[in-house]
Parts: sequence; structure tokens; C-alpha cells
Amino acid sequence: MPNSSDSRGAAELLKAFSHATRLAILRELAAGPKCVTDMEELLPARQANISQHLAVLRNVRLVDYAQDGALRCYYLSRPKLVEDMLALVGRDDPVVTKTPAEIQADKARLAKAQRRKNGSAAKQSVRRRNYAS
Amino acid sequence: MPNSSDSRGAAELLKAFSHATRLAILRELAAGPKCVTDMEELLPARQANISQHLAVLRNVRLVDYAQDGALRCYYLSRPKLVEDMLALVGRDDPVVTKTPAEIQADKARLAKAQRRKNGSAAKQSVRRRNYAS
DNA sequence: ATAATATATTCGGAATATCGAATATCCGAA
DNA sequence: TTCGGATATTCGATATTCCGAATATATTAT
Repeated sequence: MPNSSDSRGAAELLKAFSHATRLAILRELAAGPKCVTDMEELLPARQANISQHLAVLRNVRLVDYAQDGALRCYYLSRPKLVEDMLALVGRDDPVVTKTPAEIQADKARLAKAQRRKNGSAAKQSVRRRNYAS
Repeated sequence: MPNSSDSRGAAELLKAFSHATRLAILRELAAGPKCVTDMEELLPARQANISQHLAVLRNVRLVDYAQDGALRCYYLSRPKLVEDMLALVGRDDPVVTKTPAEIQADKARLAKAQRRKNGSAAKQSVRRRNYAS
């Protein structure tokens, strides 16, 4: 049951995703593990800034690193999640438009399905407006 | 070819998603079209605030509305995108951990695949460190 | 030890986001 | 018209994010 308290965590995860540089980092890591110096060459951002973004990503468990001498090799902690997210935001979905009539049809359909679920319990108030035009 | 200029748009879309109240609004709309007054009853937020969040969602084309008299019935402009996003952030993916050795294996695998792609073009610098421990 | 390299953290200011209160707008009813 | 309900917008205060500069820390080479 995804209620509002669940939205909190989801929103935090999404916030970590919603920055161009962090997305670029995640894309690089989706292609393979990399250390910070590698990313410095690949991205238009300074070392400190990349470290800051990596910290954000670490805090929400999107990335982790393995220490190799003085280097820290970063990798995706939840590769499927990240890959699916990147694919999702890269998608080009059709934009639908609905007329008031279609909305009413939607509501009617929902009300009927709802009635099927409950025995009866007339809870559905199909808010209407009588406009003459 | 998703390069950094593409990250901009993706990041903006994700920013629109990354707020608990906006996620809650999207979840409500995924269940069916609703007007602002409906949402006021369903969410712990004031009218003005809901309108503000709806404006954000409209700006990135996640929602639109059909005017029905004095009411505005909001609906999802890209329902599949929203539904998939909600499913994605609701998922519970396993968190993987890698040792330095596994990272090296990853890099080696990548290098080999890369070599298969190009004819030869020894571009791969497998950054190494000789640590005595 | 010292230096050099790789990375993280802290700090401060600019930019941005969030929210409530007040106000504006639009529409249908009387 | 004027009114009331539904919704949007503006404004101002507060909170948060972002980023560069400086600094700190860890690790290895000399």
C-alpha cells in the first residue's frame, strides 16, 4: 500500500537521480566501474564536485566503491534499478490529450469497476456541473 | 547517443518527480482523473500548494487537464511513463557489493569486449597499482 | 620522513525550491 | 451584475541545493 509516508523515500531516491551531472556519472558507471580520476576526464566537472555528487549517490545506495590502493573504484550498487531508470527517462512516450467527455467516460468506467469490487456502498460522487453552452 | 546535453532534460523531468507531494498526486491520477478539490481531500496539502505542484507537473508535460465548467479535471499526459516510474521507485532491488578483484574482472571483461569491437586500437589503459600488502 | 597522487570534506555564497497567506481569475448561478 | 466556488498566481520568508576554493586524509613512491 504505497501511501504518503512511502512517497518520502521514493522522492529522496528520485532527488538523487535528478541532476545532470549525477545522471552522467550513473551512465558512465553503467558502462563499467570507474575511479574518480577517470570520471574527471569524462565529465565537465571538477574533482571536488564529482566527489560531492558521488557522496549523494552513495547516501541513497545507488553506488558504492572498492578501494584499490589509493584509488576508489566506483560501481553501481543497484545496476538494474539504475539501468531501468536511465532507459525510462530516455524514452519518448506519446503525450495523450483528453476532452471533458473522455474524462467523464473514465470516471464512469472507474465507478463501475469500483461497484464490482465492493458489494454496493454507493461511495462514488460523480461531481457534475450543468453548463448550458 | 545520450550525452551530457541530454542529461539536462532527463534531470528536469526527474526533478518534477522528486517531491513526495507530487508523487502522491501522480499516484492519485494514475488511479483516475481528478480535480483539485478531490485531491485536497486525499492529500495532506492546501489548495494553493497542490495547484503549485500541478503547475510543476504541467510544465514537464506529466499532467494536463480538461476544463469542465469551473472544475479542472487533471489526468496523466504520459500515463505509461508515470506508471513505470512509480513501479520503478517502488521496487526493492538487491544491493550488490564488489571486491577490488571483481572490479578488475569487470574491467578485463570490458577491455576484451572493446577489443572485439575495434580492430585493435590499443586505447584501454588498465590503470594499475602495485601495492605490496 | 617527505613528497606526490587520489579523493573527501568543509565552508560560504549564490541560486533555487518550498510553502502559506493574500490576491487574482474564471465560471456558472441567482 | 453580482456572488460564490474552484483554481491559479504572486509575494515574501525560510530551507535546501549547488559549486568552487581551501583544506584534510589516505596511500604510495622516494
